[in-house]
Amino acid sequence: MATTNKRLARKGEETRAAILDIAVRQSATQGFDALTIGSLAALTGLSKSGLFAHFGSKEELQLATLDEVVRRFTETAYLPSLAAPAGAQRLSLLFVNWLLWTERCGLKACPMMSAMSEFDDQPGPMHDAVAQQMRKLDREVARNVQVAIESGDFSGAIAPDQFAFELFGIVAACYRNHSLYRDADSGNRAKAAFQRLIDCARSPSARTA
Amino acid sequence: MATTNKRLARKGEETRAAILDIAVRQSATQGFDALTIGSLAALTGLSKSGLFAHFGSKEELQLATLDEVVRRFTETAYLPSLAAPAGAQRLSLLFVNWLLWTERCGLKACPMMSAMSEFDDQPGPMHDAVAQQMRKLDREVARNVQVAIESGDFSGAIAPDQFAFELFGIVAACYRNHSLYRDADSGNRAKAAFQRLIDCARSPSARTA
DNA sequence: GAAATAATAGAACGGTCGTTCTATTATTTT
DNA sequence: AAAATAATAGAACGACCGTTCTATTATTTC
Repeated sequence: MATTNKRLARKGEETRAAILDIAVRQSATQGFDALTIGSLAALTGLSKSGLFAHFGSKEELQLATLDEVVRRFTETAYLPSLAAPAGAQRLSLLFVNWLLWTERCGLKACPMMSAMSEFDDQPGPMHDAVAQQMRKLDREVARNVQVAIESGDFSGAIAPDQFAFELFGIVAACYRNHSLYRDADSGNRAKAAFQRLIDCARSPSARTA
Repeated sequence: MATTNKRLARKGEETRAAILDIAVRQSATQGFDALTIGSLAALTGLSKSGLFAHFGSKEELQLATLDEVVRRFTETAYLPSLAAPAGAQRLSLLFVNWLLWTERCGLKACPMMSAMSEFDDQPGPMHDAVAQQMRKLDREVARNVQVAIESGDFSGAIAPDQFAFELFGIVAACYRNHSLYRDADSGNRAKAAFQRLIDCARSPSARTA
């Protein structure tokens, strides 16, 4: 039989997708450095060289895994947030999606958080890719803060960049409490912090340095 | 000569200290997994087995390095904060010390942040040790918030645990911007966020979920 | 200074790492 | 179905991993 059920999808692409699915799961809990050719080959049932041929180098494998992570975040968190109108409402939606996306993707931790701490001090393509993606998200946040300010929803007491900075901190703290402390209440803490952030952004009396 | 200049300090302890000094530096930028026997042996000029004998296992080496990291944090950030009276003032001092301690120790990144993301999903002695130390710091923060509330400095609108949660987020965001983005202004962003946190903690109108 | 002990070196171990070959199958195209 | 090509397997490589031995030095104790 020439084709099984999918047209135009060459066999290799399906295999590659299966590899990346496992790689994403692995990266979430073990980090990107644990994406070894051998362990992934064992997990997928492929030979080392068979798996290797799909990427050409470990670095390409890591980059491909990061791409897949970003694709899933975009699909699960970012795109759904566009359902809300730009500004404060979209920020709230993006925030809750950001908190929930790993769970929605069946991941036990956030691969982006792993990637950041693994490559923040490690020059190279992975560092650049991670930084670029996080900056993109920061800009998206800041852009919506700007819209909220212009629409009068926010007072401008908190600058867009400052808001993005603090929002990341809230999410980071949430993932830490969840993973390191196994704190089931971390989501509520994050929501409380976000509420305070929103309140300060609305009120003209809030201070910013 | 029986003793060189230090009494009671056996030679091995000096060597061990020298190893740990390099290990701490290494862990800050490369992470705890990069504390390999071979690389540390090369960096210290010791043989692999010579270095290995000081710890007995890689895990013990990692635990010893973490201990040394905590010792330096305590010495550089925590103890100096005790100069301020317990409560809001001590919190402010602890915060700035927390931001600056790695620089003061000549480190290019925060080993505790590395340790957290490396072991948060990895059961074992390292996970437990990291979690225990971070909890200790969280409790210290919460305790001072409690004092500030009791003294009337804070309104209680932000619960002690919530305050600790958010403070960690601010510091985490600061280290991210510093390392990942090479943002020289990350310290100021963190200070602005902290100021907002303090303001909300003082004001009785601040909300908490 | 001699004896006891601590500190270090060196070689070797089985294992895994990323990577490169050469075959050998599957799949796709013609 | 034949030919062309893509996908995978298998073996081997040098390098490094953590760890365990056995020696051989330094250091400390007496």
